[in-house]
Amino acid sequence: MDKTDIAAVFDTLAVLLELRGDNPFKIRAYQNAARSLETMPEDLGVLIAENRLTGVRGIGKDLAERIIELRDTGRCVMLEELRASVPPGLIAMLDIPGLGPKKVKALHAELGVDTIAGLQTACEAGRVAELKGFGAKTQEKILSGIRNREAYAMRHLRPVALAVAMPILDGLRALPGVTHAEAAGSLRRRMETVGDLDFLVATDSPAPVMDWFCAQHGVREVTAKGETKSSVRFESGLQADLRVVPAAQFHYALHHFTGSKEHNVAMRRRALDRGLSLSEWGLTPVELGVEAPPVAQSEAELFASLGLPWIAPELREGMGELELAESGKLPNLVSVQDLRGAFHNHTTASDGRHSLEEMTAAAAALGWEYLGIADHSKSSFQANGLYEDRLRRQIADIRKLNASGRFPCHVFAGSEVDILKDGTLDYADDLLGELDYVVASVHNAFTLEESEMTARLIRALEHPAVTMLGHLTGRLLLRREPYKLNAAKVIDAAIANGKIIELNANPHRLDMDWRLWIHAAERGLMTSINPDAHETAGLEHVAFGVDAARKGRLEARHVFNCLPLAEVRRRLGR
DNA sequence: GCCGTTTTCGGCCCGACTGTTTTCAGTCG
Repeated sequence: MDKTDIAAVFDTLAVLLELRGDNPFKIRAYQNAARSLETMPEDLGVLIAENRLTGVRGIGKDLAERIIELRDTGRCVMLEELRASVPPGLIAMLDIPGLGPKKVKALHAELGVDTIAGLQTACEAGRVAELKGFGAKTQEKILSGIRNREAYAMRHLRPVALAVAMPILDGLRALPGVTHAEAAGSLRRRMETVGDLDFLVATDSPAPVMDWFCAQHGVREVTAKGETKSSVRFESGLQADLRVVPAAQFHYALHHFTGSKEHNVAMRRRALDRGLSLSEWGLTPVELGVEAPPVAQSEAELFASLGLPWIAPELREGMGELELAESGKLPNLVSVQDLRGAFHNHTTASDGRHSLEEMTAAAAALGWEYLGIADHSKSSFQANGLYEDRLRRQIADIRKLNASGRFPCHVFAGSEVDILKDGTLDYADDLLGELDYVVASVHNAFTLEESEMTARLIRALEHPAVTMLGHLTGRLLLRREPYKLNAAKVIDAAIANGKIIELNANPHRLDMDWRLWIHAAERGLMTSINPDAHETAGLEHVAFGVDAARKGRLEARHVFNCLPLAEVRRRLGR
C-alpha cells in the first residue's frame, strides 16, 4: 500500500471509531495522521528504512506500527476488527445531513437499522420520530436527506461555484447598510473544488440582509435562520451559508470563516500559547495579566496580534503555514500578471476550435510575449492527432507567421506528443528535433500497474527531446481518478533530467496537484502553467492554474512561462 | 493517539443553530 491508500485507511478508521463513540482526540489523531501522510514529501519506503516515521508530525509509535503493517501486508488487524463490529450501512448514513455518529448509533441500537433503505422504511413507518432525542422534524429531515443525498454530497468545480457566488456577493454589497461583504471558505482559499458557499457581511441591521439572502432566486429550502447565521439550499443541491456580524468583528469573522478548519485550530492554539482565546468574535484574554489586543481593523492586524505577518487565504490549509510565516519565509506568490505566455495549446489542426492565427491574436490581446502551440500527435486519433506530414506543415506555417510580423506575439512550434505504453514517444527523433519544444502526455493505457506507469513516465522524461510532462496524473476532477503512479519518483526524475512538469490549468484537471508542488518546487522542480486551451477563451484558464500554483506556494521564479521571451528561447535552445 | 523549555500526564479550538428538551445534546463548519 502507498501513502494515499494508508491515509484512506486512517480516515476509515476515524469514521469507525466515531461510530463506536471512541475518544474524539484519538479520532482526530487518525485524521491528522492521514493529512500528514497525504502531504508528506518523502518516499514512505525511505522513511521507514531510515526509521524516521515517528519524526513526521502527528505520527507516533502506534500509528507508525500501523503504517508499517499496512505497507508490508496491505492489512490492518484493527481495521478488520472494527469493520466486523460496525455494519457498513452505518458509515453511509453519516452522509445524511443532520445525522452524526451519536444519532446513527442510536438508530442502530434502538431500531436495528443498518442500511439506508432500512432507515427510510423506519422513517416512513414513523418509528424514528418516537425515539428519545428524535422527533417528527428530524424524521422528515432524514427522509429528505435520503432522497437528495447524491445532490447534497456533490462538490463543485471552482468556476461553477464562482458563477453562483459572484452575483450573490454583488447583491449583498449593494444592500443598504452593508459596509463589508466577502465570499469566504474554500472559494476564498482558491480550492479546486468547493463543497458549499460561505458569505460574510458586516452590518448593524442583520435582519433585512438575512431576508434578502433567503429569498434568493433558486433557493429551494432555508435550512437554518438565526440571528447571525442563515443556511440555504439551492435547487442544484449547492448549500450556502451567510454570516452577519457588526463591523468591528468583520475581520475576525472573515478569518474564521475562510478557514481551513486545520488552519483555525493552529491559530487558536497559537493564541492560547499567548494567553488569548481566538474566535470569530475576536481575541480575548483567558489568563490573568494578559491584555486584550486592540480590535483588528484588517486581517493583517489580526495576524499581527499573534506575532505573524498576513498569510494569504490560499495558504491557510494547516500545512505548516504558521511556521513559514513565523520564520519570515512566506512565498512571494506568482500572479496572473507575471505570466508572459503559455505552452500546451491546441488549434483546429487537431481538436481545437480556433485556428493558429485566431489563437495567436487572442494571446497577443492578453499581452503575452509568446504562445506555444502543441497539437496532439498521431496516436491520439480520437483528437485528430497530426501525422508527420501535417505536423511538418504546421511547423512551416508557424515559422511563416512569425516571419510575417503580423502579431506582437512569438509562436513556438511544439507538440503534445503521446507517451506510448512503453514510455517511448509518438514521433521519431528527427521530427522531434524540428520542434521548439515537446509536451509529453499520457492519453491511453491508463490502467497500468503503478510501477509500469511510473517507469513509462520516467522513460519519457529521460528522452532528450522532451521539454515538459503534460497533466501528470490524467485526473479529471469529480469525474475520473488519477492513474496509478509514484509521483515522488516521477518528480525526482524530472529534477534529475532538468525537465518541467506542467501545471495544467484546465479547471477540470489542475494537474499536477498543488499539494505536490509545495515540496517539489522547494527541491528545484519548475512548472509551466498551461491552459491546455482548445479555443481562444480557454487561454484565460491560466488564472485557475495560478490559483492552484499559489496554493502550492509557487513564486514566479518557479514558473517557466514567467520568463521573458529571450530567456525562453535561450533555454529551449533550438 | 499525539505531544512536550509549563514534558511522561493531562491536555487536546470555538461557537451557532436546531430540535428536543425544560437546560442541553448533537451536528456542523
